[in-house]
Amino acid sequence: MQPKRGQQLVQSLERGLAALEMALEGNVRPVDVAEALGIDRSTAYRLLYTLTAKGYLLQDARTRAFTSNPTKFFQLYSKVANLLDWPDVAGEFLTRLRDKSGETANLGVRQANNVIYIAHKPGQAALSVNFALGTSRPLHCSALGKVLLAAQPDAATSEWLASAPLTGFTAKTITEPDQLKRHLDTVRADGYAVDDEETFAGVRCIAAPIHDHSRQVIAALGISGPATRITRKQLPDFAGIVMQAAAQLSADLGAPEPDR
Amino acid sequence: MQPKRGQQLVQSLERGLAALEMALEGNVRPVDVAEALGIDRSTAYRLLYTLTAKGYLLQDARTRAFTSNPTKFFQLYSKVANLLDWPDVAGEFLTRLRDKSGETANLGVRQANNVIYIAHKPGQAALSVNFALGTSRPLHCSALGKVLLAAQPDAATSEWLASAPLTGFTAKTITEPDQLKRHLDTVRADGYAVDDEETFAGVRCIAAPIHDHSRQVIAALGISGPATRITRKQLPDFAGIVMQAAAQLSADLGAPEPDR
DNA sequence: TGATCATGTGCGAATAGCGCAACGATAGAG
DNA sequence: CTCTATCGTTGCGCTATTCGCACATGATCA
Repeated sequence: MQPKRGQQLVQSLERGLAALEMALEGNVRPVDVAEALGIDRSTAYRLLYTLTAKGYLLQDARTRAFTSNPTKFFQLYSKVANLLDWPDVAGEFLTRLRDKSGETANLGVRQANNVIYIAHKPGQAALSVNFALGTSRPLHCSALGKVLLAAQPDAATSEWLASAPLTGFTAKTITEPDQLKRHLDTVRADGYAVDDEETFAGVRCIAAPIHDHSRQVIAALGISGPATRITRKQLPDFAGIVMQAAAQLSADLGAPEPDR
Repeated sequence: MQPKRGQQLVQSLERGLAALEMALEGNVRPVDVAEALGIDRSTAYRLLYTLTAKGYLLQDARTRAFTSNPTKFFQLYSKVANLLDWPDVAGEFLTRLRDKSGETANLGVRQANNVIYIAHKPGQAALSVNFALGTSRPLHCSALGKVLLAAQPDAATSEWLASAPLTGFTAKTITEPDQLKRHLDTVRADGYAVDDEETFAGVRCIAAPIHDHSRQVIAALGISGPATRITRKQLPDFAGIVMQAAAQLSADLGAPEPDR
C-alpha cells in the first residue's frame, strides 16, 4: 500500500499552476479557467491576478485577457539552463552524430509519460525528419523513450505498464504490455533501441542511453530518418554510430567506463 | 486614489511561487523556505511537495533537497518562445550588427526595473564584452534600458523616477532623477541611447528601439564594447549602424515607416 | 440605444491551509 | 558505538483564508 499523500497538496497552488499552464497555450480569460477547473469566475480571476502581480502573466489593457509573459519564462529557464546547459554540452556531439549518420540527431529526457526533445541538429538532406525543440512524444513508441524505459528497474516498469496508455499510432506500434516488456529486455541487452515506424509510418529512429557520473541514465541520444535511408539491413551500422556517440558524451559528462 | 487590490492576492499561490523561485537558485530544503518566508516547516514542505507533484521541482531521493526540474522549464519556455521566437527572428540581425560593428550585439526587453537580455552574438575580438543570456541590468544606466525608458510616456517616467533606486555603479552613472529625465529627452530626440561607462568602467554601449506593428517600443537592440574601440569620436558612426539595424528589424516585425 | 456578456469587488460562510506537536531517520560529535 | 541535534514528514484541530454569491461597472454588438 502506498501512503496517502493526497491531503498534502496545496489546492490553491495546484489551481494556480493549472491556470498558468492554460495561459501558456494562448490567451485565457477568467471564464475559461473557471470552466476548465470547475471553479467560480471570481476565484479564477484572483489566481490570474496573483500570477500577473508576480510577473508570470500579462494582462492586455484592452481585451482584459491574460497571456504568458515570455521574458519571465525566459528568465526562469535561463536560470535552470545554467545548471545543465544541454545545448552547450551536447551541441558538438549532435553535430558530429548528424554528420556521421547524415540524419537528424536529437537528445531527449523523460518527463512523466513522455520524452521531450531538448536539443537537436536537423539533417541536411532534402527529406529529413524535423520537429520543434520542446516537442514531446510517448515513451512506448519512440526510440529515445524505449531507451529511458529500459534503464529503469523492472519494478518501476511493471508499475508503469499497469497504468500507461499504450496508444497505437501506426500498425507497428507496440500496444501490448507483455510484448513491450519483452521488447525492453532486448533493448537492455542490445544497448540501443529502435523505433521501427512505430510513431510515424516511414520514419525509423535509433537511440542509446546517456549516463551521468554515477552511471544513472539521464537522457537518450538518437537519430531519426526516413525508412528508405535507414533500412533494416543498415540498422546495426547506424546503431554502432549512435552508441559510440552516446558513450563519448557520457564520458564527457564524467561517466566511468561501463563494466565488461 | 488607487483601488485597494492587496486583498485579491491568493496567499498560497504567492508563497508557492516564491518557493519555486528560491528553488531556481539552487537546492532548497523546507527549512530554508520556512525561514525565508516566515512560515512553518510543514507549510513549506507542502508547497514544495505540490510543486514537485506538478513537475516543477525534483526531490533528491537521498538528501531530500528540492531542485528545479530543467526539462519542465524548458517545456514551459519553449511554449512561450513559439509565440515570440526572438532568437529566430533576431538571430540574423544580431549577426549582421555584430559583423558590421565588430562588437557584441544584444537584444533586450524590459522586466520591471531591469532590462533582460534575451538574445545576443558575442564579439569575436580577443577583448569583447560577454555575459550570459537572461542576465538583467538596471534600466537607468544601460543603453538598452535608457531606450526603453525614453519610449514610455512622460507621466510613467515621472512616476517611475519617484520610486526607482538610481544606484551608482561607476563615477559616471546618472543618479539624479532630474538629470536622468533631461538625459532621456536627448535620447528621445537622438533616437538612440549611449551608456558611457555608466554600468562598467571601460565599457560603452549604444542602443536603439525596436517597434512592433503598432509602433509600440517592445525591445531594444544594441552593441557593447571596450571604450578603447568605441571612442567618443566614433559614437555617431556606431549609432548610425545600430539605428539602421534596429529600423530594419522593426520593419521585419511589421512596423510601419516612422513619421518624417 | 438597449441587450448581452464578462470583468472586477464586497461580504459572509465554510473549507482548506496553517501551525503545533510528535515520530522517524540521518548525520555528526564524542 | 551511543548520544544528540537537526530535519523531513504526517496527523490533528483551530482559524485565517479563500471561495462562491451577488452586484456594480464597463465593453461590445445588433
